[in-house]
Amino acid sequence: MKAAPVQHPPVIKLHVLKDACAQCSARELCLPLGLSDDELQRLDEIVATRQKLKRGEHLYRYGDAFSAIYAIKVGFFKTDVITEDGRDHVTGFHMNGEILGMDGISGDAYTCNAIALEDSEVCVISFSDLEHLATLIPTLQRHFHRVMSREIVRDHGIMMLLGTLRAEERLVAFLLNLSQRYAARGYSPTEFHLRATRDEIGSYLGLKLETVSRGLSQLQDSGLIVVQQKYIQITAIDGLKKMLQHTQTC
Amino acid sequence: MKAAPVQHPPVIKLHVLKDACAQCSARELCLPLGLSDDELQRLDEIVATRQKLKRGEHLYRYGDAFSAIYAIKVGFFKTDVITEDGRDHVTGFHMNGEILGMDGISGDAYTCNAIALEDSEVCVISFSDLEHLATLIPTLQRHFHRVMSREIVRDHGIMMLLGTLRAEERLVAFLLNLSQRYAARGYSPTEFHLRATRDEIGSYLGLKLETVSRGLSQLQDSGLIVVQQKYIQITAIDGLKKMLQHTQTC
DNA sequence: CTCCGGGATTGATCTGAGTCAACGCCACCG
DNA sequence: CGGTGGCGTTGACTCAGATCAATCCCGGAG
Repeated sequence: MKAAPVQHPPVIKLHVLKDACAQCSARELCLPLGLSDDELQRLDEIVATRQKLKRGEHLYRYGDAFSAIYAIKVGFFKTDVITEDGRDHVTGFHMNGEILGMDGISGDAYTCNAIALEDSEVCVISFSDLEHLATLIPTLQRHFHRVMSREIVRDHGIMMLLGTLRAEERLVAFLLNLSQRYAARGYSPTEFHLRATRDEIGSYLGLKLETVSRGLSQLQDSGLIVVQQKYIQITAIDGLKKMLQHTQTC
Repeated sequence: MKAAPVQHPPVIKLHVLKDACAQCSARELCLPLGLSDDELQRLDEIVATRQKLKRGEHLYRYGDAFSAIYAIKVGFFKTDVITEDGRDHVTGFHMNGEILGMDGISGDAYTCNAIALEDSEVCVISFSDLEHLATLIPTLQRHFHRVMSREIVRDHGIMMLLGTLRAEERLVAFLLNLSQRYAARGYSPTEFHLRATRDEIGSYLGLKLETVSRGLSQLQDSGLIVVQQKYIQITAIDGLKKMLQHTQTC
């Protein structure tokens, strides 16, 4: 046999195999949760492709035809909605193991934009395939419903935050939420980099960027956190939690 | 044959039969949407019971074990969440044809309270039965997913409202939303009774009750609506819509 | 290395909505 | 029929957060 010139060595193929759900670090947070090895493999088969995005790129846009949901493998995303009169509002920040795109199911088109805030990679899950597989694997069906329900509960929490908390409390709730999600992923709950700008955080929390900046500075002055631009260190997590509990004995 | 004394004439039984989904006025807005007659009947079978609630009664409470979702047959509900420190926040108002309780799926317990704001009746749908039936009727599965997704989209809309609109704009958005939902049910889109108090509306919109009251008065002074306590008449629906569009040419 | 630009911080001032308070309306009950 | 209590309206005042503006910081390009 003549040695045929091969430009892309099999290393790449190996890499593709490693992408499988079974090897994914986000497995325990993502759709595969609770599936048997066998079921896991069947789920893996419908994950048509994995997609890499550079920081700043759109995963999908408002109005795009809906056909898939996305599981974040690595990276960090924001979702936002834009009103007719141009104002936009960040509806969420999303990290690995979380599912994006469920807003598109109801109207066969996405209703918000999903934008990578750092270089990211997602698993593209054909929604009709997923629905079909869900009829065959009750565990998967159940878990998918839980994931959607969790999104509803999350949104209620944000509505509560936007409707009843004051500026600094919103910031505290935001930081604690990030902290907890980082912890669930095995990262430090007390030390992390914000991927979002002050403006994006403000939009998410219903505040102006200056208010976000001031709030962080105040928390720092109170000795609860250390802020250096996007770097955050929580030095008194209990202090933060207290701020959300008896926010005024009355 | 002797005439046996019958205390409850068959009229009552007939009434029970009339409760079936096929006869329900909310059919086109509710879970049955898109089902064939045959499928509809199978759905009907899993609707274990229908439940009547007096004004003010809880359909479920935060923390109650989750086992069913509820379709509103007639009536009007609010859902609210309560924080550890006692503050509560109304997360939604719900009318016939809408589904309550999906927040309970993720953690096997409801995460909010659902309270009837007028005498109401709901269909109790066992969730495990529904999931089972959904594996057999793809149309039903699909539709249920749409319903959950719609809830997510709705919540995003409220987050946008709470995060970016000013007080009067929030009120306008609220009124237009009600108007549209009444229209979809064949009621007048321009004339209706608010079932909620100013306080409940305020909680929903992230405003104080005084601000709600003032806002409604102002809209009345501008000639856009007529307010008499809970009675609302929209006299210039286009005017209201304009207020949400170019909210300031800048 | 310096320059450049986007983001972040901080200060001064303004304002929309919250707070406090008085009063009105209406339904329900004795 | 009048009292009572819950809900709604309206006014006066306050304040949290928005707005406007100056400056700073840092990373990337040349």
